[in-house]
Amino acid sequence: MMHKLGYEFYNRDTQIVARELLGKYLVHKYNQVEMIGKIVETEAYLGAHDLAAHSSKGLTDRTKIMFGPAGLAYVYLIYGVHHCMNVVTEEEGCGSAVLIRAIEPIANINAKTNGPGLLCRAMSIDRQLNGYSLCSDNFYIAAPDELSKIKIIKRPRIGVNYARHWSKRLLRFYIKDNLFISKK
DNA sequence: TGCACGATGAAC
DNA sequence: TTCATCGTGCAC
Repeated sequence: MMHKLGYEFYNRDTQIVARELLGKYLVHKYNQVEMIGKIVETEAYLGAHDLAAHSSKGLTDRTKIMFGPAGLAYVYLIYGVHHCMNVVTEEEGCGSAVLIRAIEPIANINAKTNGPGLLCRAMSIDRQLNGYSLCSDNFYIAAPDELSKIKIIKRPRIGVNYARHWSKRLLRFYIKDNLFISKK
């Protein structure tokens, strides 16, 4: 058993959401299959002032979901090849979100999940889910009833070297010693 | 309308 | 280290 996270979970400080998402279960029911993965690695994107965030470009067709209300999924195609999934956080208009970077397979997942593109492929997450509510019946994040105590490691975000000093901020979080993280 | 460039992953 | 591959944002 577990309980679904509501709007109020996401409508909080982005770094807190990024840390508290660790250990939570991402659920996607698709073609009668319920896929479940435990979130083990995240990155915080703080808003329009964060040069590493897509929202730093301002409000555009692509970023409008990021500027939307907390609890929406922001899913985009990267390098023309892979999808990345984010959770929109904080008040509407902030442009802040948390990137899900790795999950640990819990149910009905039979592919690699140690990276943002890999976990989207393994859980059948693509741009069709962009702007979709994470308070939906078939797509949501839930807290397991038994939460294990974890130690959280902080590291710089991956692949954002273009963002100057923002690339040095410790905004990547992962569960210490977990076998499914994308990178130490 | 054209073009440079990714919040990646896999192969070489 | 290179490359696949395409949507986005911005220059022209």
